[in-house]
Amino acid sequence: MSEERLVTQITPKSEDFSRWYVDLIRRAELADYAPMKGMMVIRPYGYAIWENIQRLLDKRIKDTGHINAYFPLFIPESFLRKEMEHLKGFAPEVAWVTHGGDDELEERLAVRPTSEAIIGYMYSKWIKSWRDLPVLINQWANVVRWEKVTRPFLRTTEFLWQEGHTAHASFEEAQAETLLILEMYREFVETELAIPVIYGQKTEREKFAGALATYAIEALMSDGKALQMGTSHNLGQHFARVFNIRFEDNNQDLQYAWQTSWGVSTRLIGALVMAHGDDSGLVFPPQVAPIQVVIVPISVGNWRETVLPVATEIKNNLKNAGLRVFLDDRAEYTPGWKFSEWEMRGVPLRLEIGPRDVKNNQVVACRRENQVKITLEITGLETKVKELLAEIQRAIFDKALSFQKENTYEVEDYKEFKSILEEKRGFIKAFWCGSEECEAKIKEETMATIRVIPHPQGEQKKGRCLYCQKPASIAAVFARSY
RNA sequence: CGGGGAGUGGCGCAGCCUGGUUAGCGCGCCUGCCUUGGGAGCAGGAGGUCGUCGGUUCAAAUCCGAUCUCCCCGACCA
Repeated sequence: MSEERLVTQITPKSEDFSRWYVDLIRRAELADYAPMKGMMVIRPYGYAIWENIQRLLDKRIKDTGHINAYFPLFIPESFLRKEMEHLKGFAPEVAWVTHGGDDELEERLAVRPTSEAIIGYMYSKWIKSWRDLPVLINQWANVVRWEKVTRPFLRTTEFLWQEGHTAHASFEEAQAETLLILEMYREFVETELAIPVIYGQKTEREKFAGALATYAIEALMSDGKALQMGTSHNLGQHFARVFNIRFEDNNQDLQYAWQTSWGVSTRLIGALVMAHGDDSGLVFPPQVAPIQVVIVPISVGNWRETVLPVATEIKNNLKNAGLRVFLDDRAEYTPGWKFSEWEMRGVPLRLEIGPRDVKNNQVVACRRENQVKITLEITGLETKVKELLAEIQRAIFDKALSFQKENTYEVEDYKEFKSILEEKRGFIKAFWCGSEECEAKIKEETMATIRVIPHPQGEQKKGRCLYCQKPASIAAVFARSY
């Protein structure tokens, strides 16, 4: 097997990570640039991943008692203005609708950057009694944020996401919901996307505008930078006061509702690319791969008569077994070309079948994540393939987990902290005194931010603040991030 | 939003500095032959208002201005 790179249109990952990322997304046809700044088209191969993410996450959302609904794309300006902290957080990146046809609107409409305001308004109409609680609604939607710096999937002007919005009768319930979702995200991302995450609370500085507390899952990309992959906010009674969401409790006291909101977005697709991809291209975990198994018939001699019927039968059997399978029977490409192409596109398992294999009642299986080839009996192939896919899913996760472990450091010394950031990046655990000033200084001097304060904190060790060296009890995880 | 780089057939680029016939090259695409166990070979062919708008000039891909988009590096964010 040759080690040389076959898909040469893609910049090697080691040479220029950013360029590798963009090249790969375009070559693999996950997405393409639209002619408007910061906007992209999610192409069918990329959208198929989103559909898999939606399917797998939607099940978890519903299994935890939530239900889907859809709220309007436009939000009146006055609604956003009701919550100044929230507005300030989003103001620079709100897109405004000022005209309907040729007529200027009486009141500008915001294209939703997130839906707390409009949902808060609706909840105030729906919630009157403790019997109406909890309200557990999710929506799958697009949102718009006029970002200055954009990158496909990671930060685009418009993106797709799900946003959950719940209302509860007590702080404790809202807090439990916030953490339930955090755990749901963790389990989802690790199980289905095969990306190990760290999780915990965001600092005041990094939290969602208008929230009491923000929790997040964060993952390490293979260039050593961190990516926020999902957030879960305890909104307290903040929005309830602003939008007058009140209920009468069973003591006949009027109370403001306690709310949460939480979301993950199409950014997860970018995370898949950056967490697992290599110089040969994408590596998709079987659980979300658009195509789980590609069958490449070896086109020699009268292969249409000898090989193709067997390949077709295998395809049908795998399909009937519930797998996403594609038979690449195109005559105009050579087998070798197809091998490289499907590797580049991240298909977890390739089955090669030629005349020799047909004769021996076997296929050659090649795993994408480690390029190892093995021979499999055609008899009982469905079971074996399913086992292999499960193994591949595990192997991809394990590889990412070892990478994360190898690139997670614990430091006490600021100099060491800086040199790690310069040389290797990664997650760096260190104590922090809790002052915003130290946090800001560290960011200013090293570009690293506190990604999360792990939650729970584990055994209450104490140390000294990374920056000011005063006694500190908060163990934080720092990283440079996207 | 600052600093830097780029936009030329589908993709990657050359040409621009020093304006002047028909704008080249590689890959891809089309037709045919021959091939096919890791991106095959030969022959023929199609495809371009040089990002857009304006200016200078007898003449603009080339010079000047504006504008749009992308990439990289910094300040703000799923």
